[in-house]
Amino acid sequence: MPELPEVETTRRGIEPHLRKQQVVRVVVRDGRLRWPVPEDLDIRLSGQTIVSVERRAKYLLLNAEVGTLLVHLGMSGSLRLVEAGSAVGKHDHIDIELSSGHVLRYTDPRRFGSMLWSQTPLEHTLLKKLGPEPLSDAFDGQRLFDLSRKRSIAVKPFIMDNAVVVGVGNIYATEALFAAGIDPRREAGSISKARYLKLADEIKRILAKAIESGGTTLRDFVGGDGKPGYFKQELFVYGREGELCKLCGKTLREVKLGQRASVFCPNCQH
DNA sequence: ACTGGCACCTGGGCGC
DNA sequence: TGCGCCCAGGTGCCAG
Repeated sequence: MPELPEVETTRRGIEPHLRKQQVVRVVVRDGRLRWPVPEDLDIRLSGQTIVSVERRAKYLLLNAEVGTLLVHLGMSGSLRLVEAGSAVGKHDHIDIELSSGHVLRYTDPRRFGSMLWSQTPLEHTLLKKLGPEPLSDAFDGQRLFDLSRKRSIAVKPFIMDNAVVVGVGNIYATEALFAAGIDPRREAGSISKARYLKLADEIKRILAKAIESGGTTLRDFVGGDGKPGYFKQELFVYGREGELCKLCGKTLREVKLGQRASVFCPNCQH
């Protein structure tokens, strides 16, 4: 589920419910995530007040008074607030019980996500080498151009590389390349600066729009008010292999790049 | 230093 | 209905 817009939507949804709340208890029903959930998580976090909830790339940072809970949702994870005593589902692995009586519940069928504890989260091995945030000024077409010189990798996996820019997952990489008119198979090093300027603008525009719309697929992460999300109808190419291009009417094609499905229009993208 | 490939894990959808 | 196969929004790690 989660690409950057979904993670940011989650952050915005849970933050008001967590800020200034004290953690009463942490219940780990299944700690077998990508990395084992720390055994002492309950001891570390209980009694502490959550100061803020930030995001770095696709990590959520739940900042407590002393230390930070790092949460990654992987491919299938979600965080939502439920009432204390809510029925526990098969994949509801972790509960963070709050003084408000609400529970922040972590659900993750595939268990590709992670939950880690750090005193210095931005220095953590997993976060330290990350590239700039896509919506910040530190990311632009000049950076894409500079980093891509002499690179033979296809442009699509290049822009999905977290060292280049974070938060560009398969859906938005696919859509941004379509919007910029660039064939995803092109060698990163063979693309002009002008086209990278356009591509960076499209990445920013599409991510911002998706965040504005509440992500592509997330719904009712807080309470029961189902959010429509970034409607599937807004997608031009992702998931539309064999269908017709919305711009030119030609049939969309799919190739594998970096083991990921990559749909593109052979007529609009070069 | 790069690149491509594999791995982690469960569930849903498809064809037979 | 059931079974086997393929696919899935992420990303760290490995060998070449």
